[in-house]
Amino acid sequence: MSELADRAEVSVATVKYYLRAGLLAPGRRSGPRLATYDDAHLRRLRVVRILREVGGIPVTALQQIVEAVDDESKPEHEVLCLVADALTPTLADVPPDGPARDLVDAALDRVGWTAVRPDAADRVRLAALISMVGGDDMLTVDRDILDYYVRLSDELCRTERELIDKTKDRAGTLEDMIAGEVAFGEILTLLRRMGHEHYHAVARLGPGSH
Amino acid sequence: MSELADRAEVSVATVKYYLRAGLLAPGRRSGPRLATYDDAHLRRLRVVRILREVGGIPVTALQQIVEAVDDESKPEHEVLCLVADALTPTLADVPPDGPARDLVDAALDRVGWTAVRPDAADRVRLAALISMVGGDDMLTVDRDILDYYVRLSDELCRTERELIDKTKDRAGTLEDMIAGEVAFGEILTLLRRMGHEHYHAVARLGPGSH
DNA sequence: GTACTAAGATAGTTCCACTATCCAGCGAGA
DNA sequence: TCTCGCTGGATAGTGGAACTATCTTAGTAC
Repeated sequence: MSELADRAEVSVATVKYYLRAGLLAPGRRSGPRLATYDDAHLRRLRVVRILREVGGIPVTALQQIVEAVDDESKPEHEVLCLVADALTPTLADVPPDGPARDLVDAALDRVGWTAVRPDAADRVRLAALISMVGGDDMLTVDRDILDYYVRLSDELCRTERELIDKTKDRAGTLEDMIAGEVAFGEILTLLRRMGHEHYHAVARLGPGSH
Repeated sequence: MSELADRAEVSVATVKYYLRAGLLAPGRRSGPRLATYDDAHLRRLRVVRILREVGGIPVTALQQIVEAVDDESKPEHEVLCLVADALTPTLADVPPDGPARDLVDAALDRVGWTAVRPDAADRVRLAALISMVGGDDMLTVDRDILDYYVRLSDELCRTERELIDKTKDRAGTLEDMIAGEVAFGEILTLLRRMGHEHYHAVARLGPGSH
């Protein structure tokens, strides 16, 4: 176990905690007081670490996720829907409809994302978020702006689908997709922020010095 | 104060807590036991709420942010750099160099983002993140993939710069930019996740039914 | 045979973001 | 005038989350 912890760069106590929480399957017993852990355990532990430390996903959400991934009887797509919902924190006081919700639904219609569940946590949260920021003289999220982000996301998702390594087993592929969802999402966030830093700097210094 | 709390949809106790934490300036005294709050207070409170509930930004980071925003002597760009660093959580055990860091630096060079500070928290975190996910048979983040995300971010940032409402005062503009950083970042995350849900669904059902 | 370590169980710790209680005082309605 | 409720301010308490420390028992390696 200490070797597993070392290789994933987490403490042994944390591994024990994850075992207890069901995030990690128990090791194969190689004696009454000894267990061995294989590559699948290590990979799982690394994925859990990425989701926790990079994505800040709470342990309770990870429990839902591993439960779905480890349930071999669940179709892959159903697992991914459960995962998407678990990754999305719910925003307090969610009105199920309203103008923001209509705005979201219409935008998804226009881009042709017909397969997104009406009750997907992402969809609900997006509507709640838009109605939250849209007050009075705050930020505006109108049809055109939303369309721009939707189109950009569409292009991004089409490209990302090509990057999935399909040579692995079910759990491996699912874990890659989940870790990729979180990790590449964070990469995009960081790059976007750096882009803002850059363009604000060159605007201040004057376009001439660019 | 209760009117302020109602209009921003937070509890009076929370407003008191934010006042104590320095996230909100005290109201103008209209009597020995009475204070009034204006639109700037309301706007600030709404921004704080968005950063907390949507962005999950910790209160300590918000303290750094409002301190910078309220310091009129600080140049706008310096404020935004401080904000960017405050928005970015530090990843434990950060090696200042290594192959991942070189990968990041080279990618930013290629896109021409020369004005991003070498010690920007985003830059450091991105390198740490890449070295974290890149282990063994995990996700690969190579030059080409990174370039793709950088180019997409570049396009996104160029567009987003057009959307800023410059008719407000300093604090208003800064707050818009900060709230926008967080809110539109989250919008992008949600849309991307929905895009994945959609494309995975149509791939399973077969392209014929699309 | 002795020192070290493993696995497991249980309880404790730390941090965070609020939240509840208390206090003293003013202002408005009966 | 007299309460009643509400104000702002201070202080202490709460609940949840994610570990972390301790203890126990028992193999294992030299």
